[in-house]
Amino acid sequence: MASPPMKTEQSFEFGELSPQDAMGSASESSYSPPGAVFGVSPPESSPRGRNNRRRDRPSWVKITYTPYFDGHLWRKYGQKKIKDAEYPRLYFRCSYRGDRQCMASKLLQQKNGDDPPLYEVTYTYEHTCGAPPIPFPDIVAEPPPAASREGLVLRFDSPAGGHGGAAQMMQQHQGQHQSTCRSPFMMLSFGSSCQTHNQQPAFHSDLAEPGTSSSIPNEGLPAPPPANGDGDMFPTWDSFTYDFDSHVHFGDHTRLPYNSNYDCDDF
DNA sequence: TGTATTTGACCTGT
DNA sequence: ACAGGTCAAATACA
Repeated sequence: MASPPMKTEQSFEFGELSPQDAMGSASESSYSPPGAVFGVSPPESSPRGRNNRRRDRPSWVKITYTPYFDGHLWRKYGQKKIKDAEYPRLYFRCSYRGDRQCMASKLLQQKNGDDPPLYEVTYTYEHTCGAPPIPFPDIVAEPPPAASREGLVLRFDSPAGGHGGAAQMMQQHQGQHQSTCRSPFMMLSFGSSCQTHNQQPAFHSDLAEPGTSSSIPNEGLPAPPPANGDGDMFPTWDSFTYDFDSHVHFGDHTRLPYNSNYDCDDF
């Protein structure tokens, strides 16, 4: 296909992005870590100016088995084979980019061929579209309490969390410490024995009282994502890597690594 | 017919 | 110069 002369302006028109926008509004995002934009100043020059160099864009990395379900609507706009990468890289941008000037984008890089495959998702820019996140619980595999015989605990956390959401918490604790006290509204425990084929998972539903996590009713848990050929069925482990100097690793969404000090002062 | 995805070309940054 | 990121026409799909 003969491409017409390329447009003269690629669309990084975030010159008016305020620090607040860049930091993300806690009410607008359920997953985006505000801390991801530490040290990023609002661009002041033209979209093509040096302040908009790719390396200066706020970005953070998430390792996940479910890269397609993060609560926002994305439109794929590109795919590219990356040198020395076994799998192509997929490029997405916020579906509201056009009508709401939301600059959020993400790129997907499959890391391995496991079942399910593990993905590295690099998010760039906070959502400024204001679109309410699609309710979807954080499903996190946790090591069991030391005293427990359970082999694995899956936490189905409410995105709203009853604390005002993950982003808000991140903002509250940014630069200090993270609260890890979001209460899961459902947990699955799996035994550690090998007799899994006969074993029913134990349901521990501590569904929140009305008005807290009620956006996701008990039986209203989102159906498992369709088997889309990517083996993208269940998330089992997440982590964020913040692109801030020496890549600080946080736990999934708002959670600290397991060996972190827990702090419940949000209650 | 409208919208989303695919894909090759072009642009940008290193 | 090269690799990665983005655009937009072509194509697929609902």
